[in-house]
Amino acid sequence: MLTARPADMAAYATPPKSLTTDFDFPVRERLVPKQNEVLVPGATPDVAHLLLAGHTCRYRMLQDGRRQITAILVPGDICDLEALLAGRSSYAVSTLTRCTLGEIPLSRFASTHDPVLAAALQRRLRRDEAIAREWIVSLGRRDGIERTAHLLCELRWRLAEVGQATDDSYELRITQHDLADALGLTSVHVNRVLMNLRAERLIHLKGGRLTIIDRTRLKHLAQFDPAYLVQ
Amino acid sequence: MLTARPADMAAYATPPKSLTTDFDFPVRERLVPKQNEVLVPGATPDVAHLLLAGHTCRYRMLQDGRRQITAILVPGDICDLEALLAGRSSYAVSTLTRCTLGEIPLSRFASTHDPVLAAALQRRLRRDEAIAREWIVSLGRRDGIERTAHLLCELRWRLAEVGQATDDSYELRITQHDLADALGLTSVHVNRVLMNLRAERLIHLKGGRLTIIDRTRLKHLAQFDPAYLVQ
DNA sequence: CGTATAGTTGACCGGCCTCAATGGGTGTGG
DNA sequence: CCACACCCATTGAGGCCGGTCAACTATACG
Repeated sequence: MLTARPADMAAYATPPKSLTTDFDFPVRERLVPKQNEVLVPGATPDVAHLLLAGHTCRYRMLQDGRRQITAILVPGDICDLEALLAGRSSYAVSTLTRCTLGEIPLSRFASTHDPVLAAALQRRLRRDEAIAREWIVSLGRRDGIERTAHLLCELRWRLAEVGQATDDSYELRITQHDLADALGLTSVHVNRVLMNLRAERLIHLKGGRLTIIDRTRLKHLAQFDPAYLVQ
Repeated sequence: MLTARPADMAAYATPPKSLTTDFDFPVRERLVPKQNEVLVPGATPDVAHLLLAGHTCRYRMLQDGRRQITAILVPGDICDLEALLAGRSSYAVSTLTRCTLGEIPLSRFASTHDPVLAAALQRRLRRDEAIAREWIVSLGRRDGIERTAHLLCELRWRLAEVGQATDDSYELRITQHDLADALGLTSVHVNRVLMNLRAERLIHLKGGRLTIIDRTRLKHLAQFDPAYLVQ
């Protein structure tokens, strides 16, 4: 788990000075602009990417241009966990905002049989899968409003764990177009949903910062239960 | 990986005599009727369930009765992998058809630090997640027909791996209602989609057996690429 | 052979998509 | 520091996919 770090608006502008993870390797920091490819599927990369600041996503493209984001990653997450464990990846990874990435050579994982490290990686894998299952529930059985509310609750919870959400407010610079590709909607409808959540005085979103006004009602609307996030 | 076993219609009526897995523990076989609970979320079970015959599913219920199936399991799969690895489960497991389950005491996993076993379990975990991600893509960006076609392709591929699909035909006794809960549709619409696929002469489905008439066109329709299933 | 469950079909409705235009905010260059 | 340009957010009108409700038929099982 990440050491809590005070959330500050400058986090996106300047790389964090120190970010301790459950496996603290020396990492080479790299600043990446928004909407930039980090990993292409099928490639065999030689470094894994630890997200230090900003938001990235895993996604898959269909032939006719349709895109589905399968995971949104927050600081502390390993972007290309599958590539790290299996040597290659079935999904692509891209930045959603300006990001600071920490590059970890894959050679550090290949040879070691450290049981503590293995357990930490397995825990991350299980957590990623638990989040994916909840996304399946959202996409299959929650309507646009509930689904969006659920994602906002999930992000608040995950960002709070790494000290990037104070109270019920966090930085969210993801475009509505990208949110749409995560929620299985169109950007037009995401906009209507967000306007709706604003009108209901459930959230406040402006200038790249989201504030949950009424957490109780938002959680109830989304039927959000953070149990799946707790390992 | 499972040793290939000739697919036979009797598999659902009589437990298979031998089914070798990548970890072959002696298991206690149990015959379970269809639509039966195997695992309830939050519980701390003392046995893991290896599916030997039939189909089970992982699912989650919403408060108002909506249900979303997050995984369909075929022979050779471990139904409650999360419970096995984490001690408790965030999802429920239920049978979709009559099933033969092999019960493995959790104590066999808790103490051992067998690296071969750990690698096998991690491979299963990665595969489950890869399938979940593809479901996210289907639910988010494929319409009803494409989504159904994709699931039928996925099941054919997975069943062929364990010798339960000869050519392009396999036993499928899952009800349209349950298929709907997996596909994020209603049973009425699943029926229309299946009628459509039949009318297009892509599949044949009768008496609990599905036959893919035109595999090339079905794969193309679903944009099915089995790469994600290959570990 | 009767009963229950599952599949099939029709009519109508609504959430979300498509197309299109306008407004607003942010970054950049002069 | 301002002006421009581009990207993003917002809003309206109309259409379609899939949902809802309801009835009927077929199949499985005792």
